[in-house]
Amino acid sequence: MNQSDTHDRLLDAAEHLFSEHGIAATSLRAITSAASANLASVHYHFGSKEALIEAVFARRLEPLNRERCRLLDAEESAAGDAPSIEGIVNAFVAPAMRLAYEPAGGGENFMLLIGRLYSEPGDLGYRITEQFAEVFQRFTSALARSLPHLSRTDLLWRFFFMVGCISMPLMGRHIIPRRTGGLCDPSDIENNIRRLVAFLAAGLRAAAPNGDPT
Amino acid sequence: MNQSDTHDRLLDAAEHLFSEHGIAATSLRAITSAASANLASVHYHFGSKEALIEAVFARRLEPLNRERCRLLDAEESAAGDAPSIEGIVNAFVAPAMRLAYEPAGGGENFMLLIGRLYSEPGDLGYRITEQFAEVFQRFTSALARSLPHLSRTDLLWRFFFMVGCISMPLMGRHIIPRRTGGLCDPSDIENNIRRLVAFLAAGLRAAAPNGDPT
DNA sequence: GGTAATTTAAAACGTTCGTTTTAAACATAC
DNA sequence: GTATGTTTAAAACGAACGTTTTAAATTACC
Repeated sequence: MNQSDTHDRLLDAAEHLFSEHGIAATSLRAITSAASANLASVHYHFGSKEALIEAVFARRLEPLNRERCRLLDAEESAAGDAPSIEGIVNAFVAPAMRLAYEPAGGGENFMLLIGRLYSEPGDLGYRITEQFAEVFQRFTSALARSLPHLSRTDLLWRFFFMVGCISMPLMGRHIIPRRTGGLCDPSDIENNIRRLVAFLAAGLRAAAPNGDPT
Repeated sequence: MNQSDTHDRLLDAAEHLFSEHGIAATSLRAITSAASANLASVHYHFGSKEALIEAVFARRLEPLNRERCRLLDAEESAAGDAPSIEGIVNAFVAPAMRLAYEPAGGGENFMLLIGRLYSEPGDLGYRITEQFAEVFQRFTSALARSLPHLSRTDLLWRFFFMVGCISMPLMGRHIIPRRTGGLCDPSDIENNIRRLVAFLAAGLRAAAPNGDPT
């Protein structure tokens, strides 16, 4: 009847501990202890550790990708089906950056966690990234329409480069300020979005490399 | 007296299993079993699992960063202290890409592993990435000389963006071909180097974002 | 051949893990 | 107030973990 206080506290604690120590290295005992809950509550609410992990991701991924599509919709309808590269890139980049650092977002640890997905054992990583398929489809299509000089292969690679770029301000939360003496501040969200958009738009617009022509 | 056949086989097996299943999820028993060695041999040769992990990274990181600096040296002396952006980017990107996919390099699994570093518990990640400090210093300096229109903060961010870009063809070994129906082939090294250089050089050269001026 | 370094074998150490079970306590809704 | 869903408590399960020890066997070097 309660809408499960413990349920959410378990998700929060798991998200935090996963991002801090990695998924495989975080025990259920550490999670339930941090959540001030009983060890058995994990199996009561989720059934297993794996189900808890998937729930941690599902809670944030769906709103994030919905916001990305919403911004892309706005960009496309405002520009009459020919949105600017900057608009597309912003629609992709901004929601992730804001989720990671917006104080009220609650996702401070989540985007760190996304990067760790690729490092976890089993098919778990791939299974979860499947929620990404629709966003992948929509944004690569939008970019293809605005970058007709690129072969499909070149365009897809540049999309992946964009994904890689975003991971730095997201995952470098601890390491980047330390390595730059504080010059680079990953929590300076809006400026970093501008930096990403400027960098990525220029890279996307570059002439096709002289590799294999289409 | 033997130059330790087992020693190297342990490193190979650890590198392979770490990149496949993650570091924390790989047990010493799995490593010694894959290396056809005894469980106690890890402690004989390395002393502990952590020491083995550090040895796995040290074996590949030093030659990789040496090669990067060598290429940057060549680029700088050939261009008379004013190397092209493309030359600098290539010196940074190419050795990592070649190490990851050159058949004789032996590092097929290693670059995957680098990305996982950030996901492992404890200070291990940060401790190992300190071997990166000299490369960081040399390449940011070279870029700063060739991109005087950028503030130090903007330049450092773009360097990090570059690091993030490289991670995609390196870490996406399994996921990228699957998501693109084989269109994008991470093992197509030299073409991907050209793709990265074209994309990154354009991004690096972009006008400074209108955030906080220097 | 003798010496030292390497490798194997097997067993055990204490610890932690995910999971399960059983029981009682608590809250909320009808 | 009874039923339903939630949470706690405590204990135990078998399994796997990193590590250590001891002893024997093997290999290479001088």
